Amino acid sequence: MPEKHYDHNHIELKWHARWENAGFYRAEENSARPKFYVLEMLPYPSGTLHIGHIRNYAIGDALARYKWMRGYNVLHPMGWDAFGLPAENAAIANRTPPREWTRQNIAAMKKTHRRFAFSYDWEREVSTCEPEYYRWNQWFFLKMLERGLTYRKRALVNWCPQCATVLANEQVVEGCCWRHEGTPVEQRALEQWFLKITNYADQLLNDMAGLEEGWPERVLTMQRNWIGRSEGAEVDFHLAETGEPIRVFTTRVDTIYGATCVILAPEHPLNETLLDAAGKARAKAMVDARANRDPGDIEKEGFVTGHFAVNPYSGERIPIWVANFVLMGYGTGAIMAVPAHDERDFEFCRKYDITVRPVIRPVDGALAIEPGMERTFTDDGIVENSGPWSGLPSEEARRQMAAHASARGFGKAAVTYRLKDWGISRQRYWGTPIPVIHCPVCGVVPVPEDQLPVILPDRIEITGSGRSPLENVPEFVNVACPRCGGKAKRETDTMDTFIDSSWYFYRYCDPRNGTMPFDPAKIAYWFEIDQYIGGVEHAILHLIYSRFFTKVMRDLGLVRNSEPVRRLFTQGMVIAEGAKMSKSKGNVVGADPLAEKFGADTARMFVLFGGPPEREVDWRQDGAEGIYRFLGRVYRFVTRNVGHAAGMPGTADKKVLRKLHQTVKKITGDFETRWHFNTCIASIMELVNVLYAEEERISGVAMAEILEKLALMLAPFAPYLSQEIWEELGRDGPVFRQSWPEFDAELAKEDLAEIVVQVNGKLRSHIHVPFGTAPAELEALARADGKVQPFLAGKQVVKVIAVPDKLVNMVVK
RNA sequence: GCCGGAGUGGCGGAAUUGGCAGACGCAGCAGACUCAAAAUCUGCCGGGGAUCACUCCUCGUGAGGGUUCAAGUCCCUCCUCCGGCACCA
Repeated sequence: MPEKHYDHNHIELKWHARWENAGFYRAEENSARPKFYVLEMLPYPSGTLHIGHIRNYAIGDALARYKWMRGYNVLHPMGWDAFGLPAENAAIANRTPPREWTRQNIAAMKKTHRRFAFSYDWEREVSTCEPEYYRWNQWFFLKMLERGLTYRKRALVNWCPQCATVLANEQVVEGCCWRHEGTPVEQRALEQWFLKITNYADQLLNDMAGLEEGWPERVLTMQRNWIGRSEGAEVDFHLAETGEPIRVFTTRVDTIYGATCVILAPEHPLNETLLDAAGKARAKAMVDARANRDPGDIEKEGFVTGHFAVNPYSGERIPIWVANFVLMGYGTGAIMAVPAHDERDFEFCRKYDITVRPVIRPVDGALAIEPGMERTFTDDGIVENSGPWSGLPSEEARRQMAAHASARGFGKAAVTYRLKDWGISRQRYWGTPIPVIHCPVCGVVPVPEDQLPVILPDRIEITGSGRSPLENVPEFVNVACPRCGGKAKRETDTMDTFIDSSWYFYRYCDPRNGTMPFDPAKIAYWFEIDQYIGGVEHAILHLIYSRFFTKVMRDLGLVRNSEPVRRLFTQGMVIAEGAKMSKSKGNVVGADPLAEKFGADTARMFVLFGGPPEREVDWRQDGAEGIYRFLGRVYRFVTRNVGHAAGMPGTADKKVLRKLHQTVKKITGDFETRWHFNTCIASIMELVNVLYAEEERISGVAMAEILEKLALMLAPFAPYLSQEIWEELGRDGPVFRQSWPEFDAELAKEDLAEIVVQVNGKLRSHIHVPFGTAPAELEALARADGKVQPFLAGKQVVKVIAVPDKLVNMVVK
């Protein structure tokens, strides 16, 4: 048959039209086949997909298609993280209502998704800004309220003047807003809603042991640091004048005889009574100075209060200071300073000439000399000059001293976390309304379940003034109290959008359920997620919140699994022609123009070929052209060989079939283990290079097998071309519903083993021998080899290493 | 400062378990086809050297040391880049 020119638009648009409503990718509810749940992180509907999205989805899609061909019942859904600030900003900028703006964007992006033929079950599509979805955010909120996991408190919060909203601690990066680099975060006091994620701190930490198999170590480390569990003791010092306790947290009670002052955070409540007006002013100045600064840059400063504290162990009176490096937000907001055994305390005390008193000596050394001590000793050692505990090793001392405090009632062993409760209140319009009502008589009253969802009103004025725009909607705000029936007001805060993404993957399993967030039986079938794929930027926030939600849902009896995600894969970024893509640089590589210019198959294959999936990939125009050439090469080969004459000699059959089976073997192995799709595609290229070289010497029978398997192997990477080839071969049905090609391990094997011959570790020759040839024979053949002998002449062979099927190395003198 | 990850041709990368460094692609060079160009096909393509030539020698994976018959791969010291954390008591 004459070869055909590869016209990507012709081929892709043809199949696109045929596939449009075919529903090929529907997951089955009751299937005898094993299930596989593969998920890519859902996008924010910004309006366009770029090459970075394509990479994320191409990885997931390759896996989904492979699993399909392997006979799995695959769940591969997609949805929209549809609440968020950009919709409000767009509303302010061009007066498009957020809902309309969002829906338009979703429509545009979905079109691109379909153009790329990602294998999603669109019947399960979820959009988080629709009441059918967010009512369950409200429902979960109320369930947590019932269980005491939701609470309200007045708190100093991070306020970004650009966003005009509150930020979670996690959204503050080096004192600035995570979305607006260089915009310092301000501190404001507001009544906020919180979720008690700290109740689950230990579970979140301990359950990570079960994730080590399937999650990147890096992500687990980041989560461990984020939770920041720290074991130690809480101990009360006492105000000398009144005996009032000042509680401190320390991980080193064993050093307490070396405490030479107590230091309070500038915000510490005790300052109200301890400090005079001038002192309070200094403390306040410290708080303000600290608010926006990189903590590492701030020099330690402090001042004496003039008051004294009593050490509960030694009875010693030590001065009380206030200093900027003590944080109110961690531990108890007060510390004991032990300069001899803590870097920070040392730096501070040296600056202010506070006594440095060593009380720990190295296990094999002497106690440092008190006045001239030059460095801190922060390791564990032997406790000295510490009353009854002298002579104990640090660890033992800590245990006994904590027990002592507990017995005497002035302290206890304690654990502190860096993790804070999750502040979910946002003073914003475009989010899930928090379902409570403020009644002047009854107080805070939850919206009864049967009144959910609390609908976000559509026609409102968005000004970006800072307060929630919902406050200006009387028909939303003014309600009757569900408890007493009197006049009351609705809560106008909306929820952090991380709530939406904390459980969306459960909703995919039962997306249209109107009476429950989902049917637990369906979750029991589909969960855990077998493979989750997304950017590493979500390593902490999204993935910790999701894990937290899962544990709460488990405790509510909704799910049986304690973790949502069995395996996590974090793919690398895509950069463009060597530079990070950004709107401001105008170098964002959009998906739509790519499809038009090169086709979806080329774009997908390029991002898979550019490097291993966990690493960064550089989008390069000429690189994409290379992939395009390759696809054309495949297509031309197939089309001119479809009716391959039966009379061809077939002298190259053995060689070519061997290469074919080696290729199938290699790709199969990669899908099952390490996902190096770049080398998978390289191996298909190698195969095609061999096919071009041997084209005239391939029999009709061999050619038929080659073309079929080539089509099947390409299916996960280039679905359009693969389907087109399938049709050229005269075959019916979707190619990705065929079985993944088998390989014959015997056929894939070479006839002879190639043995590397080295002399003193340097390559000198190759010999070919049957597999399994014994070492002694290998040595004999190697010694006899013509290329090797010059290197042996006049030398003495002192040692021979012969590894069957691999190499012979002769060591000579 | 602490914890990760990375460093290989002009470029992206390959080498899966310590065993032939540079697969595959891009760029480049040369040839074929063409009136010409594009497209396509073929060959060459780390540095230095030897050879009419088939080829051969030698150096070479950020730097320096080490282990080993053998190191891109393992160990130690250091440099650079990227990511995370960073007064967390």
